[in-house]
Amino acid sequence: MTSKRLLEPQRAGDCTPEGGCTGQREPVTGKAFKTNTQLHEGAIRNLSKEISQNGHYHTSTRHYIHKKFACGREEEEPSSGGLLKHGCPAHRLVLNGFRVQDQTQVEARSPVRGPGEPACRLPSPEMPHPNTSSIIPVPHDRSPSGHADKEVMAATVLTTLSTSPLVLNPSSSASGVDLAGKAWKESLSASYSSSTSGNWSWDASDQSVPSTPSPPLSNDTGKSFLLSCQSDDNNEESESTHFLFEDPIPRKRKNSMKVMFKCLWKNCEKVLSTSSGIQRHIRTVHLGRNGDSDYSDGEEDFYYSEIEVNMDTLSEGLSNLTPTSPTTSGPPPVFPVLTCDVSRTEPANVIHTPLSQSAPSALCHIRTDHAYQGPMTQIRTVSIGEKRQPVNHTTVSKTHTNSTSTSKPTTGTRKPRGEAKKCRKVYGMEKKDLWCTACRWKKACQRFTD
DNA sequence: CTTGCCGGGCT
DNA sequence: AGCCCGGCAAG
Repeated sequence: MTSKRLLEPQRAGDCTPEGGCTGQREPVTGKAFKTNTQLHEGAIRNLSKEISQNGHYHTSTRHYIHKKFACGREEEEPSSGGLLKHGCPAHRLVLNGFRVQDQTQVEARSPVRGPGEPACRLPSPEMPHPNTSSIIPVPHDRSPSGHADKEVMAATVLTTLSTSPLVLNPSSSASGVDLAGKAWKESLSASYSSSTSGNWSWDASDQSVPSTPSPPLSNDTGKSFLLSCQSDDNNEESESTHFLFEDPIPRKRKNSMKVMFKCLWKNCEKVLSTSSGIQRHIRTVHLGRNGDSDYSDGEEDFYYSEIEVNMDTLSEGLSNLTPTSPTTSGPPPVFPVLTCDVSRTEPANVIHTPLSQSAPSALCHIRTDHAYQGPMTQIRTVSIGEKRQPVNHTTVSKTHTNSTSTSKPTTGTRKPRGEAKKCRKVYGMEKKDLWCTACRWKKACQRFTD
């Protein structure tokens, strides 16, 4: 069953589209034509002025759209009734005229207006064949090229309907009508994806990352699309849609990881895809060497790092290179750039003062290893310094103050403990009363001085 | 740990 | 100035 139908639709020129099917029939059934006229009119109304001249296109477009729905239904119906096969669209109309109409309406609404709808609907139920006939013209025109036209038209319509995000499509479609399969394929795929998913970001990313994924996609898309059209299965369509969306993304991600080489030179965030490239860059730009010369002492190695880049991110990030590190991602960028960079680059160019040398270098290293510990290290350094000094300070400062006036000697000369026993010893704690005031006050005993 | 006492704070 | 105490250093 399905096979037959499928074949037929193809004949009609992708009868998939309702119109297409109807059109096909027409050839079979001359009647339909006239009767269909009414329907056509309605359709035309919906479509608008252009229809009169390009009626075919419009109809085709509509049909195309209808196809989706019709196709799905058709299949079902055919299963129920073999007769329907031949005139899939027409039959449908007759049998399910209302349904078809409804669908058409739904689809039609975007393209056209209400007025046409009623006319179309009424006729369709009553004159199912006519509808088909209306479509007929399209098939005629099509012939071999007709398919393409239809497709193109469909694409155009879709594009238009979907919105106009892809202005390109319209243009392409317009030109595409004339153009061969390629054009329509492209436009189709583009419009399709855009219309269906409306996932622009995705498309953009694809384009940005022209790598393998996108091409296959377009092809796949086209194929799947065609298949869906031919089969006229809603299911298939949905499936195809899935492929379109699901597949692409995964693929990208799969292939998205790439090794890049990032220049670590201060303020230079150059990222190249090859080590040789980055080395040359460093040699030439930063080391001021002759770029051509292969001579390399390996110094460049210190100025670039190998990074794994998620192409998705990269694509986004590349445009904004500044932030640097979507590529490098999180932590690395910050610490390496700030600390490492300085530490690495400085050594070569900057001479530290004796003091700075010891500490700073250490700091740098530490920082490099533990980005967020930077402050810690500082603290440490400070603390170390403080430790020593403070100790002296307290004593010194005090001493100083005192010393100035009285006594370095004091500090240094703490009165050696007198050998003589003192009040405390003599009287003991119990007889504290007997102690000399000095002793009571914890001062140098005045009673038993040495 | 004990003792002696300096340095300091509080009243 | 007197009183008191924390704390250090010598023993």
